[in-house]
Amino acid sequence: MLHDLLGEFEARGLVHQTTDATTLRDWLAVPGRRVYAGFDPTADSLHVGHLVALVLLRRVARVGHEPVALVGGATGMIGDPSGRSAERNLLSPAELEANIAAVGRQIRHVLASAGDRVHVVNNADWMRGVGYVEFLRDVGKHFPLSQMLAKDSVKSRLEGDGGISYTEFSYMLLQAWDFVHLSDTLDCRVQIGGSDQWGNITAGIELGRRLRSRDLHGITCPLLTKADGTKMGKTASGAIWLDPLRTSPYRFYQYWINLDDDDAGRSLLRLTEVPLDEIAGLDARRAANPAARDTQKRLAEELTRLVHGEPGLAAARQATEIFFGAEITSLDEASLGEIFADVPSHEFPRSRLEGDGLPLAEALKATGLAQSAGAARRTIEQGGGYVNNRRVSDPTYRLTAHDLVAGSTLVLRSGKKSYAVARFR
RNA sequence: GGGGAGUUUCCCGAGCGGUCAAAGGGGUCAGACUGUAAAUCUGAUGGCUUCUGCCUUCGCAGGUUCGAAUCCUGCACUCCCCA
Repeated sequence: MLHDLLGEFEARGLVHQTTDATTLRDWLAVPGRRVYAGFDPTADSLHVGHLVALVLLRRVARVGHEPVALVGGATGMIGDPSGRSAERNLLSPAELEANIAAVGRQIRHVLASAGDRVHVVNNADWMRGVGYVEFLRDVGKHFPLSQMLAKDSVKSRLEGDGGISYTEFSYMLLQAWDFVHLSDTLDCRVQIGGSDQWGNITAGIELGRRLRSRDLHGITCPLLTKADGTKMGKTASGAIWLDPLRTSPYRFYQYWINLDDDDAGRSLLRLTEVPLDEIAGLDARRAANPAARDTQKRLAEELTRLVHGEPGLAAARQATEIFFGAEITSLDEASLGEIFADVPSHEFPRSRLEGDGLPLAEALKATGLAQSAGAARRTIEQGGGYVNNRRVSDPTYRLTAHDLVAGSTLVLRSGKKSYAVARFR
């Protein structure tokens, strides 16, 4: 007997809406079924917001099915109006091409450890040859305008100020055709996506019925939001990306460590493959001893390992130890560079350390840790100035060669967690 | 077209001739507390500085005065009322 995929989704709070649950369950009861989710290549990296869908596909693979990840090379040319209040900017074909390659790599990477039979497809491959007139005849004919206008994604845009272009209005036809095409070629009959995808998914189901008299199914999962109502994976300084060049493993790790208890609990349930009984144990531990933050640690560990691998997790942990640990006394240049990779750095001429040395306040200003020399002085006076994690409370302190930790580098810090690296060459 | 109110430091908002870099609140930054959380409390919050002062700021441009964010004139913009 195959593991009950839908049941698992439900247990983990991943189901928002589904088509008829009984037939859906029956279809999923046979191993080797193909289930798809789409990803728009709007950037050259996925972000935390895409994790739900990625992990859903992993779960699909884990129970013996085959996940199909669709990277929307064609749909990306158009722009999905779902969940958008205004028209998207179109990407150039070259940008799109690069994004598709990068996103495809990420998807394969994340799904790799869940199963061997992973399909990554690009709808540009089957849309390229399709002519406009042909498409209107074969696909467009089956879309009643009344139904198209009734979709939330369209309705909200017509009612709002953003308006909607014919191009974006047509988006659902493409996604609907994708679904039918994947059912033709891969016998893929289930599409999963975020709750904002329901309209697009049902458009595909409808088209499958009209065109092929075929039963297609859909599952949507609730949008993952935080307790304060903001989107998961969004910070004041921007999105948390899966690409280590955009968001370092350390910052990725820290994002999860810093989540509120409730958000962490929910994320553990929805975004990881930690068994349910273990999650129950963590929930109990969290209630009893929230300060230990076992949930956050486990969550950060699981997801950092998933996205950045074992080395990424190790680096994140090492950086965490340094950032929140004791004084830095000696560290080789290489690991220092790695740990502080995403920290701003500034280069000074080596000669600044000679003689009286470089005023700490000036260094704080130069590295961007303080807005002005006056502000830097204030910070130091109030106990927020650190050199190599050692507090310096003398506002006239001057840096000299004695302060270097790794040959030509020293680490500056303002407050609890703002760091900068100063190099002297 | 007529009458009135306003434009202040990141934001809101006091100030109505000197003691004003300008009350108070918000935000931000730092500290304490704590769980790298929330709440709370404390301090700081134009720039430079030889730490003593210097420079710039109160819509814009002029003027009165020993001295103006504060008074006068003109200009720009915003809002309200009447037509």
